[in-house]
Amino acid sequence: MPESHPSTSPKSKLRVRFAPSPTGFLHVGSARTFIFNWLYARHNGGNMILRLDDTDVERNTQASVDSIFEGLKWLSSGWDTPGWDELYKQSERIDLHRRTAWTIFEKGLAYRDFTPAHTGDAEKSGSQGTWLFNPGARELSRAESDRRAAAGEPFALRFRVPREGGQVVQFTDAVYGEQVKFATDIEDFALLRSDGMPTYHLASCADDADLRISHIIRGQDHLTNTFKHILIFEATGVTPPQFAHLPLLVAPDGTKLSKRRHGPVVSVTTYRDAGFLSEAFINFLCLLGWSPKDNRENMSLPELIECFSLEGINRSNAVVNFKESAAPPDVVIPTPSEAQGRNLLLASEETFDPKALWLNAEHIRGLSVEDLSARLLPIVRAAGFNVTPEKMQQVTPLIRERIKLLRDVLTAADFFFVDQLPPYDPAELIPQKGDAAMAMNVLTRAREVLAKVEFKHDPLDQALRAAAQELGVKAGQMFQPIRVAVCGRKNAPPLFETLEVLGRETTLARIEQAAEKMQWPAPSS
RNA sequence: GUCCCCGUCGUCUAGCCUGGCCUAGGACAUCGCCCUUUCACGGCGGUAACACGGGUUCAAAUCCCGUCGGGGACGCCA
Repeated sequence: MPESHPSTSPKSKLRVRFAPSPTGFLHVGSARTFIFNWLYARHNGGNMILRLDDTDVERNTQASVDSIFEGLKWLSSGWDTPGWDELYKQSERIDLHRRTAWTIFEKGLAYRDFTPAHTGDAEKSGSQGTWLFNPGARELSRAESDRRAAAGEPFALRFRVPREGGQVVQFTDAVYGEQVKFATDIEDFALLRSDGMPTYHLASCADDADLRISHIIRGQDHLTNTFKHILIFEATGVTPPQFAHLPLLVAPDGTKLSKRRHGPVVSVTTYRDAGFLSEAFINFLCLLGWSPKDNRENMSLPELIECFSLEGINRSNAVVNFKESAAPPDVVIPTPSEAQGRNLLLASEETFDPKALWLNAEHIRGLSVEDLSARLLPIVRAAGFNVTPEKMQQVTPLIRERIKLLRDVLTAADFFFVDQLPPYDPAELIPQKGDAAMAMNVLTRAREVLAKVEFKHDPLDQALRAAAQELGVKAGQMFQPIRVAVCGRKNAPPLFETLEVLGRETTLARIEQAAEKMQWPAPSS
């Protein structure tokens, strides 16, 4: 553990923060950052601060704020401690940011730049060149600067990055180690925009200092920004916090996950709606870029809190192995609410990282029947089935080993819930190495047997096996026609348990229908 | 373009700091076999990786240099 930092002394509690900007839905990369921060705080008995970095009025939306809270709420739904201990909005702290900026200015470490802002954002891509500062603005005398400001000329406030003497900016990252950069490679970044609003760098550092954040755990895309942040902290006389940068989560194409390019698969709510258990999703995310180093993979939240440490974090980017084809590449998902409607359509099992699916299935199998049943019930009901909790509890053990996503209950157990089986091909009723006559015999005999036998696993087992013997067919040949008759398909849970749950009445009715189907096959087929 | 970061099976990773125990371990996926009334679960086994090239060393996945490849940051966005 990297220690000896002032803010980690026993006196002051460890404080971390998660600071999303509400410009879109909560995506999986942000979710992982949130989880790592939370885990680190809980592991060390520290506090977690949630701060909405909403200084970009142009791009912030309430829908986005709602979506982020929705995602965080789901992630933390099973936790016995809150997802955060304190909550702030940057937009309410702008006075502090401005004061900080002017303090830096008064020290001569920032200057006014009256150069008009670049119009349009066309030049943001690639062809940037190496702009470092506008000499005329940087060298403007204080008197001249004051005069023009007093005259009402708009300006941005820029940090005066030291440009002489081969000065170096450095810090130690808990993940990436010693980081050093020549100040001459850092541009004179803006602190205040010409409308007086703070920039991200300024607001973030001013708040981190004010909120006494001890550790900043965030994505590696901020690694090079950190040099600027060190400069700000030093200019305001604050000891910088400890930094830990996380390797990026990338798409199978190797690029940074993006809402716009990769669509709903990167949205947290897509996983929720598809039937992921939040604890399984968290488990999956933790394994991306972090390892307990003891080959454990299926881990509960308490276990994760127990062994989480910054030392276990990797330095190389991790691929979230979802299927690229999920969304047409040129389709833009404009708003969270609009994306919402498409999630269910786009998110099939094929969409997700197979390991996430496996972990989810593992966690599902680890749930008690009561717990799993309670989670399944609302899904089944939302799909329009009128099912009692008692019935759900009976069905749950039969499908627990057979579903990977909670929503799979709808396809795995549908025949327990419907009154009328959907149409199926009567040919399915014919057993392996058998013919229609055999199927007919089996169904006829089954009807007789099942009319009398007690509907419990063992009696059903004995009676049906005995019947198979009498008919001179194999057990499997006996069971398949019955299975298809009652389930409407070949792949289904074990037969005796299934019949027990279905009950005599439904079973006999469906066998009756199957027999009719065999006699008068549907005209269309 | 400039600066920064990264590079172990298809994917997530262990091992790297403190060279030898590495004929490189685990997991997912995949293939095969077993269990079995179907499916699934479970069990067993197979295929599969140290980016490349130079050093240093008795010995290199591990240390050094270079090359190549990938990613990120460079905005009055965050």
